Amino acid sequence: MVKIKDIADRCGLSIASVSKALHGDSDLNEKTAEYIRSVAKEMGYIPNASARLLKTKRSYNIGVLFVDETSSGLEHEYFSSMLNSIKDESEKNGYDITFISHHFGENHLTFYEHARYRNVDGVIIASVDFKDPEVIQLVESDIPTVTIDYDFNEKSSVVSDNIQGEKDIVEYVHKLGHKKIAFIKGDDTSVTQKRVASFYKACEELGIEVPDEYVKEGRYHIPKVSGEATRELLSLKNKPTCIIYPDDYSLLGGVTEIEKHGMKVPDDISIVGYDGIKLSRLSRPIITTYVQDSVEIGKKSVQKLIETIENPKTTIAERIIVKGYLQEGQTVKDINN
Amino acid sequence: MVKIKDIADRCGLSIASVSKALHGDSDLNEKTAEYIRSVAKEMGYIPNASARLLKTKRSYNIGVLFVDETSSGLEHEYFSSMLNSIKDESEKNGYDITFISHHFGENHLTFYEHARYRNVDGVIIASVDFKDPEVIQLVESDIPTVTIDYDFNEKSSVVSDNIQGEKDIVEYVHKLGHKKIAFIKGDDTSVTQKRVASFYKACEELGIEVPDEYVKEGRYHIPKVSGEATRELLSLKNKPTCIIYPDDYSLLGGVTEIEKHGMKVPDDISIVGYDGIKLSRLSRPIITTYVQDSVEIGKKSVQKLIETIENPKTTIAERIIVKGYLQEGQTVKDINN
DNA sequence: CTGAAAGCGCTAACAT
DNA sequence: ATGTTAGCGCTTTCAG
Repeated sequence: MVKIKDIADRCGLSIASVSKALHGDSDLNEKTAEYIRSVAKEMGYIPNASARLLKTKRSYNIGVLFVDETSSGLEHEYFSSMLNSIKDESEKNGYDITFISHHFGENHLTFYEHARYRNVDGVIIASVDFKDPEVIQLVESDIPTVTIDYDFNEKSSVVSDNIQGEKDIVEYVHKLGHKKIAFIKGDDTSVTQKRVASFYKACEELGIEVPDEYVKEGRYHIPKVSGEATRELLSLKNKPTCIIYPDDYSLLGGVTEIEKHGMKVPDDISIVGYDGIKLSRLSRPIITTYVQDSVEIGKKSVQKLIETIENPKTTIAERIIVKGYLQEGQTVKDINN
Repeated sequence: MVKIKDIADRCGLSIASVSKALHGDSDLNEKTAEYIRSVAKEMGYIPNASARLLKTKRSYNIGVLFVDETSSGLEHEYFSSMLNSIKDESEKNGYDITFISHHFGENHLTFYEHARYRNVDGVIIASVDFKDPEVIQLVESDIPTVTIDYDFNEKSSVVSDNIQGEKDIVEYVHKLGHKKIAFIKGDDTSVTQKRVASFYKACEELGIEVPDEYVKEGRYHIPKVSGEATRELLSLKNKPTCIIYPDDYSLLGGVTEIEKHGMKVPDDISIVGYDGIKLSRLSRPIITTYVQDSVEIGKKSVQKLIETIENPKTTIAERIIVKGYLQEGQTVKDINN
């Protein structure tokens, strides 16, 4: 590998000058600098990020902490799309990304240790158990972090607007005449709590009563669980006319169950999803859902993180809310009069 | 950050001894080694991968080159699932992964340059344009590579069994009585070429004739394009009884079109997908498709790459074929009398 | 304007 | 069994 020394030798200059030329340092004769750069290019010089890091303490590497639990975090479109956006935005700014994990070879490393080991300049945290002591250790460390869909005190976060989202959904189905609205929750996270609270609040404001049996425990991204909850809802004497699912994917489990009962969507029952995965537009009927702007969320989180990394003193922690929008599909029937 | 020197000072020993203790070097008194390790632990020592790399030339970092073209490579389940598997298997072996790209900050880096810049020990290449000079430069460089679904001479590769897959599909639908089988191609890649060839061959062996108008140009993962091809096929005087799609996702575009024509799957027409995405099992009817074992493909590619990295002399390039299996869904009708 | 030199944290000969 | 030392490739102060 050609290194600075090689260029220096070839040019008959010192490595210091070469280094300066390569960085466009001004206190170097522009002619010489130009010459050095041309030689460097000709020799196929590629800087060594690790060597530079050792000196500068900057890796231009962003850690990404995604859930490992189901070991399939990347397969959820909300996250894979976000990850894609994080990757793009990072690269646009000259950063690479490194996944932070803990099952690292033989020795267990905590998330923080892994981040340190790889010298990441900062970490984006999404889709993890935010109560995990390891996550807390990382957030409270000296490494800049941005969390997604969760707030830590005095730390920046980017959150999808779950309050507004759930509210929009309730208002929409209410507008179409629904007053018996069931709600299937996702796993017990702060996102879910926000959605549940927003659901109740929106109903209350519209004068909709919500019997306890209309609100079911469920899981994100597990169609089977939503299917079971759906079955229970359909077996109620006082059936809901509309069911709100935790996400588009698990909504599909509901559909299967609904059809098993010989019912049709939306004629016999209306359903609403969440996320707005691509499939929601492809499936027949088109799924009515709240589209989360995962691309924007990813992008914003990178921008905020880099801002924090590059201006540690002047950047203030911030809570960035990213709006989504309601996608009016064909799974909610207008039952007015 | 606590470093080796700090531990050495605290123990009153030399940094060499500490380094040795940390690596379990045998020529150190087991007692002292033990002591050093306990102190290291107590002080919260975390090794610095970059410093080590500088000396050892090993980063324990694997580069992953995924397509950037549509900038959504990660959103295809076949790839996101593969990536997840690559990540898991890498971590299990003490490696991290780094995405290789070229739009890197201001200055354009070629894939090879990026790989060098980050000192990756090897690269897994998937879902790219394998004719791209930059990809070729990378493959032909001194950096170990493993390609997925494409073979380079004298380089290891892991390929999904497209020949067998397409053959299985044809034989299956033939068994159910189909003799008028249409085929929508994906983008013109070597994978597609294999599938097309296998399709023709299987048909020939079964005595099935394939009119030219039954074979359509298409694209992977673009439902709309498959929809158009479907429309053309449905407008033929001599309609096919079965259509084979390039993938499950684009098959959905076909379904939309079929329904527009007032036809039903599988009663009026049979369809088959490819990939076996999770949704294929959730959608109604369940999609008949060939399931590619993306998890195994990812895993094998990492294993082969690491083997190549760690035993450069003794590892021989190899072409690993990963089998899939036919998922008998409900989208192909038995039309035997 | 250019160069010498120190040192980032670590490893690995080579001494002792 | 333990320590000394020379770098890995790069940046950066400080001299010249």
